[in-house]
Amino acid sequence: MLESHQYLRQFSIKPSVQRSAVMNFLLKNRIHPTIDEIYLALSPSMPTLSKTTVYNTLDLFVEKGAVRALAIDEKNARYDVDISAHAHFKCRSCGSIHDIFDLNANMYQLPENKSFKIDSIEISYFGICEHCIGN
Amino acid sequence: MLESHQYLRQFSIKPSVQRSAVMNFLLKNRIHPTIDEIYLALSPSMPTLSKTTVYNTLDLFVEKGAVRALAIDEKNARYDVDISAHAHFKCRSCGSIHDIFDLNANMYQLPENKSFKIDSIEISYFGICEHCIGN
DNA sequence: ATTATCTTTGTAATTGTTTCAAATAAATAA
DNA sequence: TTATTTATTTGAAACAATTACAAAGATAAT
Repeated sequence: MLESHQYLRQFSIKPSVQRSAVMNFLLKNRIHPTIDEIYLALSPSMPTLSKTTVYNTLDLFVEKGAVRALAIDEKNARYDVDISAHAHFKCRSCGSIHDIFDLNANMYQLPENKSFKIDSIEISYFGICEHCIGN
Repeated sequence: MLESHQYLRQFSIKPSVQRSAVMNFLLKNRIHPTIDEIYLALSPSMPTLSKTTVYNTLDLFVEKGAVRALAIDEKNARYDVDISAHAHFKCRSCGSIHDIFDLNANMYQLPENKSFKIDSIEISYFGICEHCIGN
């Protein structure tokens, strides 16, 4: 929990109890969680926590560059504390999202383009995960 | 409209009036439209058209492989009749989505992976478009 | 012509997200 | 410290996208 405190400061985010709890969850659970997953996980130990706070908190984290919002899931926003350049895999069957590999300089290189000022890239793979193949 | 008819058959989709109209719109308007955009565009000339039908129709098109659903926009599902391997760009400011370039064999190659059975890839770039820079 | 099947429609329910104003907590000034 | 300002959290309500579902309509098969 103290770690999250420190971690937040690195991104100039004032650490409140709620923010530290959310960041702590993200750091310890690398599952690209939805807002709901975060809320449900923290709610038992923080009964007064509001879902709006979780929304606010993640908006702030994204704005400060501490967390990356993923578009890979059409249903819910997904959040990733790992801000390094890497691709994701989403299972069509169970919906789980996994880190799949680091992007090499080739892929990660943002192309020059006269019509668009490009500032980021998201690479997503889709298919069926090991666990779901076994069923 | 006859073209759409033919086009649908290529994907073994039985062409109804509604399906042909939707496909025709997609073929003539390469804007990666949302359900709502399609509905609003067709509604004037097809007053009885229901939004549920547009949802059903696009689900069917995707299932039959005639259309690709894009995850690039967190708010709404986006649909693309161009099923060739190409990347997209989304403007953070106006939300418009554009084809940006064809994927070369390098990028499009689906990697072998022991944990996941990968069947598709989506590459998305984000930034600001020409038009929005000018404002 | 009758029956069965497929497709469309409209309404209602559900889900994810946003808005907003009041309540609480933290920071600053007197 | 106490008072005052500022930031954060909260819960309720509004909103938007999507899904569920049953009835109506169209198409195909007998």
